[in-house]
Amino acid sequence: MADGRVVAGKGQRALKALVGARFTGFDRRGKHLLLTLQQSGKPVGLWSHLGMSGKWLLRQPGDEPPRWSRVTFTLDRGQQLHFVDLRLFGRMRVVPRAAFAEQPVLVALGPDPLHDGIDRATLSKRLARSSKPIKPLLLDQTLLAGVGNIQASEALYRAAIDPRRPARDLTAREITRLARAIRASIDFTLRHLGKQIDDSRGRDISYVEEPAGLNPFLVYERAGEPCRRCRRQVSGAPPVIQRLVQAARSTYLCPRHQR
DNA sequence: ACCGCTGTTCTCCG
DNA sequence: TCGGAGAACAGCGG
Repeated sequence: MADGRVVAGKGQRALKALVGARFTGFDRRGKHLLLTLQQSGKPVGLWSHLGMSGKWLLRQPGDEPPRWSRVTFTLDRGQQLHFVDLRLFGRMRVVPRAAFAEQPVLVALGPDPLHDGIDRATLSKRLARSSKPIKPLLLDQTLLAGVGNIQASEALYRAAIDPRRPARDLTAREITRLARAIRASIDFTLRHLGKQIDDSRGRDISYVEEPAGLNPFLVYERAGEPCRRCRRQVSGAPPVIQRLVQAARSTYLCPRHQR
């Protein structure tokens, strides 16, 4: 988290209330960021969601503001903390700190794979109750918090499960594989993007900016490329990654090894 | 220039 | 109830 006091907030009226506040806490549940500031000794909550195109960027004194900056916090050392969001699906709300626990959206979140781990027994019960295809179901934030369109495809690829399978048809063995694959995929993503962000920008990773033109994923946006796993394990021409649409979202899969 | 696509989520129908 | 479509928005690439 940026270490500094807010001396100005621009972009939203409620943020004026944060002038003089100091960032003191940072938490995450799924895709929700829960920031805490201290304002005259009282905690204030700042609830943020990145939507599709949102990101937080820290800029040094004198830097140009990034394109699509929607909210700017000026910190006491002249740094600018920007909430950047091209498509405006992101959200930022000032709420009483204690009210985080009462927000229906937050209360309804399923377990966060990183924060809470994945309870396979609970997951099995939920999956057994649904005839939905497993992939769109994984996007349901009340099932697991934080799994989005990329991780859903990646995890099913790793677990060798066809994204079109009805959730209730998954075996216990497959659910175990899936739970591990979700963790593995998230860990992989953090290692890769985190490392590249770190390497390309130095130590300070209190802002998140992905290097452009970089795709660390196994299947996401790789339609037409050979399946890397089958290429290693199967002789002959490897199958090609396919793209399909489920619930209006792209899914990527290997038609051979995902069953 | 048009069309389809994009890392999300909410609401409205049938 | 559930699932799918459409909406919110703005850009990019073929």
